[in-house]
Amino acid sequence: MLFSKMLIPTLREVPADAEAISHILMLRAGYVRQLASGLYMYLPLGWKVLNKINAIMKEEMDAIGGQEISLPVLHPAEIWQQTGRWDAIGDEMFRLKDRTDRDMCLGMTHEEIMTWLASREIKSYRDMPQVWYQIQTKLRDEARPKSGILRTREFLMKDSYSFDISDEALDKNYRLHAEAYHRIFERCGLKFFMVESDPGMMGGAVSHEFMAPSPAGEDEVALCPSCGYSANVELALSRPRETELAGWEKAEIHTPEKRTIQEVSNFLKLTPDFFIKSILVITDNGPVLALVRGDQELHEKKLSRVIGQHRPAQKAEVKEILGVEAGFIGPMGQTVKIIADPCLKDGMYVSGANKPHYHVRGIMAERDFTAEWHDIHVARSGDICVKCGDALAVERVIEIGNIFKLGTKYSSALKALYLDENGTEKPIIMGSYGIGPARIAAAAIEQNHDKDGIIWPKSIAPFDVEILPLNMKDPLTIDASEKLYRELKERGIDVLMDDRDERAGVKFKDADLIGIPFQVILGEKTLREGLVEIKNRKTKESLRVPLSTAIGMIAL
RNA sequence: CGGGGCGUAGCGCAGUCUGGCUAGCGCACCUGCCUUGGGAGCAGGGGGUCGGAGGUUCGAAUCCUCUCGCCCCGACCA
Repeated sequence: MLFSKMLIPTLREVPADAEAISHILMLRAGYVRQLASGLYMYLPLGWKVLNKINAIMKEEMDAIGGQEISLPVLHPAEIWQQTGRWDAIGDEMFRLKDRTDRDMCLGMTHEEIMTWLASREIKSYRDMPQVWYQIQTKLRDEARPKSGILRTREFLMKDSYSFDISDEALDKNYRLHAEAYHRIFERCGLKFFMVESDPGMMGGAVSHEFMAPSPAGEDEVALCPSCGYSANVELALSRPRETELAGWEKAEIHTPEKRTIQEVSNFLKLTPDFFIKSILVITDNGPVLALVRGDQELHEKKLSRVIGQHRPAQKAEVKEILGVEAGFIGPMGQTVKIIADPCLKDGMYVSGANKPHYHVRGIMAERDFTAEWHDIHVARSGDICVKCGDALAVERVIEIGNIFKLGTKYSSALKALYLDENGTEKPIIMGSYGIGPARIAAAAIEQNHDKDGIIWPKSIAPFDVEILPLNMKDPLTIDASEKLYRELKERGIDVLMDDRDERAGVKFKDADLIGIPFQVILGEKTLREGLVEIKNRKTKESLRVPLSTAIGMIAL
């Protein structure tokens, strides 16, 4: 491809709206343009990258027996109503009506439609296992699109679905997908981990996420370097580092006007880890008192998994329910349901005395209060791994893929049933598996760039090599570059030639920005010595070799 | 949805507080000359509903009201 003929609108300056590195570089290097919030167009270079990623995904999906199909983007409401997600999913679903006033929606995922298909076409245990996948557009009315193509309202997804007769068979498809996903992300040149995750609205019991470490990510994962434990912080188990054991006699202390942990901690000259933080929340089934250690944060999602939907209590509610104003509440003597973090099981603590302007020193679990024990604190770097006792690391990550064991949630609701060998009707056991190719591209840039631009992994670069004839008015340069271009193309190399009549500096800047892994530089002087220069975008090392040798070297 | 910021040429910005002549600058773009190993130089040129609507005023990019859009933080997130 000739640069002069291709739409590659590079930008010299950083667009004001972009903040994430991948976003800035994709705009500057002419890969994407934004249409509206969360809506992006892929220009020729961007689309080539996406297609390379898609090709890798297809190969690996086909390799585990996946069959590519294509489903509609526009869905009738009834199917979503049957699984309950028409109501369970709120504003995130784009909804519309057709001309006959029938409710429709735009697909944000395809469990319903895939299961509908399975309900018609899979009838016997002999028909399984099946794995169907597609690479197709999803639409979600995101509350807050952000970071360029990392979180958009319309995006491509590779989604696959497995249909099995038993949990063991599902396990196998789940494992095959996990392995395929490992290969896909490896081939795309990403650093990533697979972590335990919260199935959330997808239903099902088990799920894992594939996470690419990057400061631009929206999630955090806890990782144990020793035993390999890894989980999204939304459910990562950890033990905060232990504190000293205090040997107090239990006693009330006057703490006038000292309400927050910080205030009381300063007042008593005790570090926050000697305190119990008591947080009152309101659920549909009444109030719950959540306890974490004073130096810890309560994790809302972890608590939600234990007690369901809840909201923080208002000041008036605290007083009404616990009989004391906020700031002096504590677990002692309370009759409300208490959920406490396990790190409070041992040791002695200070907490509110349930009496205005008093705290109690020397509180012990079981002796002074009883609770249900659940890990509800936010895991942090340096916390102790519950599996092996080593220190955990917490890293910021981009979610690039996920896999779910769905079980029979969708097949039961949509009557996707089959007959087993005994002639008994049973719901199909399902799994669903997703990858966002745009996130792979963005993560690859986040992980591979320098001050000059993108450094693509070879496997997903838009071209294999870029030829830079530095002086387009020099006949020798033109001849040599055209020869090189032709011969590389003949050998099946995907090559971009910067044939623009631009100065050398412009071509160098653009080439580095665009990030094709190898540059072949044809300068007048070196060419007269019969040499061209092969430069590695990543290492910036270059090699001077005869033209004929260059062709052979690049062809490798 | 809550908080903050911003909309002036393709991109980056100044001008707005304190209203005033023909709305400016850099880059990009077009023409010519020149130049060709890291975003050159000179000369000439094109491009603007100042996000939109309404209002105040002799006069509005600038003041007032409403509205639309975009970004960031948070909530939310199959």
